[in-house]
Amino acid sequence: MTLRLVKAFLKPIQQEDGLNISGGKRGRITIHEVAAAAAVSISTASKALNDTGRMGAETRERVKRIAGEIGYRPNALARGLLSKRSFTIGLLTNDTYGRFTLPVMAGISDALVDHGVSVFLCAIEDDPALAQIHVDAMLDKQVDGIIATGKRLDRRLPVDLSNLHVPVVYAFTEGTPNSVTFRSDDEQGARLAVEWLVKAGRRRIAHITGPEEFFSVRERAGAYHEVAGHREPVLYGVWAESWGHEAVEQLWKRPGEKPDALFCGNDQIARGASDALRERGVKVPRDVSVIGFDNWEIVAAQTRPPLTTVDMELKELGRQAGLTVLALAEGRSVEPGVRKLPCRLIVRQSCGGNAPKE
Amino acid sequence: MTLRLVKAFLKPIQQEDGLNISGGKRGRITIHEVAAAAAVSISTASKALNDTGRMGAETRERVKRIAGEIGYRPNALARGLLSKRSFTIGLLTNDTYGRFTLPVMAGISDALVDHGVSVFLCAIEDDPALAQIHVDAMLDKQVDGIIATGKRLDRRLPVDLSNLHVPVVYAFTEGTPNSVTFRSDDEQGARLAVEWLVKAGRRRIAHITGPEEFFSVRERAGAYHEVAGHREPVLYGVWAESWGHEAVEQLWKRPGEKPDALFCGNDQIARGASDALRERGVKVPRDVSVIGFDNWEIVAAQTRPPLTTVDMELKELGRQAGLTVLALAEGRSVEPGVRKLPCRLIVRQSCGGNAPKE
DNA sequence: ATTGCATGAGAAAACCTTTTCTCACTTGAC
DNA sequence: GTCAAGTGAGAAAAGGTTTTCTCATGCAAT
Repeated sequence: MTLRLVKAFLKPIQQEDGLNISGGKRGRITIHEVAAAAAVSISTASKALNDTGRMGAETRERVKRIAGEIGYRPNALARGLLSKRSFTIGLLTNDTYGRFTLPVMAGISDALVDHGVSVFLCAIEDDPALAQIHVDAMLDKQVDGIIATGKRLDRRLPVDLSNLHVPVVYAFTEGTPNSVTFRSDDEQGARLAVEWLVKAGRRRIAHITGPEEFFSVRERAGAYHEVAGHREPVLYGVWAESWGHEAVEQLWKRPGEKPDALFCGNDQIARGASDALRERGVKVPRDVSVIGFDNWEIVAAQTRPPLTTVDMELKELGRQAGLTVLALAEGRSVEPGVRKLPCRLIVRQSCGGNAPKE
Repeated sequence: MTLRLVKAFLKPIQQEDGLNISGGKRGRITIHEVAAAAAVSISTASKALNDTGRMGAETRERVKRIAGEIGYRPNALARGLLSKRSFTIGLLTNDTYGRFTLPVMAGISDALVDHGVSVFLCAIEDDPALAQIHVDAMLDKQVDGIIATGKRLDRRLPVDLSNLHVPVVYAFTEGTPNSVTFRSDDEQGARLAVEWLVKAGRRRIAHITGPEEFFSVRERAGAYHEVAGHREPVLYGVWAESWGHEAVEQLWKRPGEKPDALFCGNDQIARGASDALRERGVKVPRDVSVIGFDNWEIVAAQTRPPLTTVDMELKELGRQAGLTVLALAEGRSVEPGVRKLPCRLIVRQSCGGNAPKE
């Protein structure tokens, strides 16, 4: 009794006590206001606005006009409650830097904004508990679907998404057996790079790359071997500039002929390698061509000379993942399986002349 | 008539025609199921789960236990419809790279996940129409508030957020007159850097920075002058490595004594400068100390030697922005105005000995 | 004049929760 | 034995929308 009084007493105080600049939600216009203003029932108003039901053309137009005039916008919560579609999806990622996530996110958003879909971004940093909290929060909010993305093709997110009652699509991360997964075609990308070097007349192409336990490293190395043969060993290391630097030292300290091209596992390695070559007085691209992987602008474009590199088209990947999860949410069926998206070669100056695009 | 028939006929077909792997939403457990399973009314079930109302302790426990067992999770849409709180906020940004947005986002998410709040991320690339679409979509979804963030303190987002009926907080972008804005204290950050150099015994400190029309550039330059005096001119340029490189050329080509320290406007410039120094045979930090700004790991940590730099604590900034928008959404009042958050100096190896933290 | 049937529009249910109100029952005090 | 107060629990309304069902009207055909 006393408690209730206090509570009731407190509320107006709270709202009074400061210049509340929130604006509050009072006065949001509902379909009731539209109906009243147009002198029709809410059913008629709803039908008019949604172009459903039967009614005179004049009535429909009038309702629409009035709704526009008073600035009516339907409440998506109420709508979603009924339709069981929230026009909301969740993007789950463990890529803290955003190196991979941001382009994917941009693609998803780009593809779905026209459909009125908004995206929850949840960054979980390999923390299973945090991931579960985010997933639960998204499910509570009735997301229409979830896209899981990561920074590595051969790793799972630290949370099980396999038995959710909403569709899940995987992008640039390993999915569960019967899921839809989008990934870049690293083999094709590597082939693109090495063939480019071969076509430019390079014969002693070395491959400096990341840790061998990465699936994409092995895939790229495989394609490299197929195209370039086995004349040069693959140098496995870490994903850092310093490794690119060091690898060049190793290669140039070896007796015998030096490589005339370097295909690097990512742009950072390529940048380190380019720096090392410059310090040795080896000219890029005159003496040695360099190709990177990732097209990470901030690295690739700032390298001297700017780096020719393989772009994984992550934005397109995001776009397709977005459309797919939407299709599933709408009940359309989608063939499960892994979809490889082609990479594209971005030609800058580290390989010499802008050789003709075939 | 025919139309309706076709429609009704089509639906089952669509659901049939492929292995629908979406899982669908059928069978989502509601409070009705809980009430039925516990043999109580839904009112009692609701009160039991929310620890409100009056009932026997045994009943309350039983309902809770059963709810847990059958995996009940309340529908946030229904809840939000009633409470007028969606536990959702929107983050609007025009920072495509994510250089600034991602840390801010991480901070927001970090601060709000405990409160059950999820975040819509909307990347608008200085496109007013796109921005409006995203804002409308968020408002339709009844976000509890919006945080606007950008890549520059003295620029507005290309959309007017001043008369929304939800609270708006600005972070790292210019806000409207009576709003709450969070920004880094660039003056203090610059002071931190220059004082550090002075304390290390440097006397000829040059400042290589970005375009003078940036507010933060002027602010940092002001602090630089206050601490270092006017012995050296400020070199304004662009935010690129190449400019750092070129600026060093300019400085070292000048007759007379060379600087013994460089305070750079961002890490990219600092990196370019460091490279130029190394190429000239000038040793960092022995001959010249270098300090950057931003603490962009990918740049700062990969510079040789790793860069001492000023961190704007964007994650903390995001955290505070998140808590603030939440407070406003809850009707608590917040003093409008600009809040400057202190920067922090990240000491790496480009300034010599890890001088004692005072 | 009655039937049949379009037509236009409203009433009501449904979606899932929360909250307020009401009711039946028990208990203790007079 | 009556009354007041307290206790446990359910009924119902509310939130904003969509959809189905129903109803009244008018008109043409019988």
